[in-house]
Amino acid sequence: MNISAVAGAAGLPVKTVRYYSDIGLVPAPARSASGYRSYDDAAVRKLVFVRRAREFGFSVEECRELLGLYEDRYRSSADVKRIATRRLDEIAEKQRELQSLHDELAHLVEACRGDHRPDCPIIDGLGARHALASE
Amino acid sequence: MNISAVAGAAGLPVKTVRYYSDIGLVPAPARSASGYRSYDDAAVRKLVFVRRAREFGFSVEECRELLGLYEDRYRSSADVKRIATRRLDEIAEKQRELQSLHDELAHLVEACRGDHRPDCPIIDGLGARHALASE
DNA sequence: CTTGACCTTCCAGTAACTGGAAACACTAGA
DNA sequence: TCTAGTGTTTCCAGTTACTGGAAGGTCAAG
Repeated sequence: MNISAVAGAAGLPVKTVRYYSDIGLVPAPARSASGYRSYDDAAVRKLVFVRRAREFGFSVEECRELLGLYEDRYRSSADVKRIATRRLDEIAEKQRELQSLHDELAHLVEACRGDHRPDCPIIDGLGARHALASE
Repeated sequence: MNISAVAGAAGLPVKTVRYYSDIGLVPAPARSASGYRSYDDAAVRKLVFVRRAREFGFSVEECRELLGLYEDRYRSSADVKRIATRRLDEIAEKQRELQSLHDELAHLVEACRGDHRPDCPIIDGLGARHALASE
């Protein structure tokens, strides 16, 4: 399979597939006589795996780690669970942050009349918390 | 005020203050005879404003826009509200994404025994969804 | 043989900083 | 006054995970 075929099969842009090979996230593919990259089905499976893991927010380095576990027939499921749980905690933390952000900003937006006049609680609220009170 | 004083007052790293001046997000400060940057209170207020806006997730370019509105005594509050509401929508969207991510990953983690055996629904779930079966 | 799609490498740019090197400036103490 | 130590300057490079584009080689169809 040429690179565009494998990219299509894996649901990734051609550039990204090339990039993943370049950084050694997936093994360097064989080359045709004229230098074209030649991928096999195993490469497609790994690329799909990586795409999915990336969609889940795992970093490329975590993907590398997961891919190692994916390849290892003898790894324990505990190893995988540890990484996934860590990621789950990060997601939960991010959710909490977003929530307080949302609440605070929504509060400011609601307080703003949104008319032609210059008074604006949003601007005031962004600046005032620490040093702006006196302008 | 030298750069470290203003950075301390604004709650930003020195490097970041220099960076914000370099990209023209805040005006280029006056220089001492020996070339040291010399900031005033107005600069501190603007830097605090930017820091807060960044904490709210506004991009640097949005900060530039907000700072323009912040500086403009005659802008309407509607202008500000428009930007803030857009950001609020983005936050809400990000929250929805994170939620489905969380649910899906939590489901996989719960299904995993996390023991010494190699069977792992997380690994299987990451690889299987799209292309391994029939896509 | 030519056209057009596909492939190659390499360089640069994105966002928003951050780290580090080399050199100059300032301040306090001996 | 010299010196040590810290602060500041500029500039370059690296970060993350790609993405866009240029210049040029390859392949299949007509």
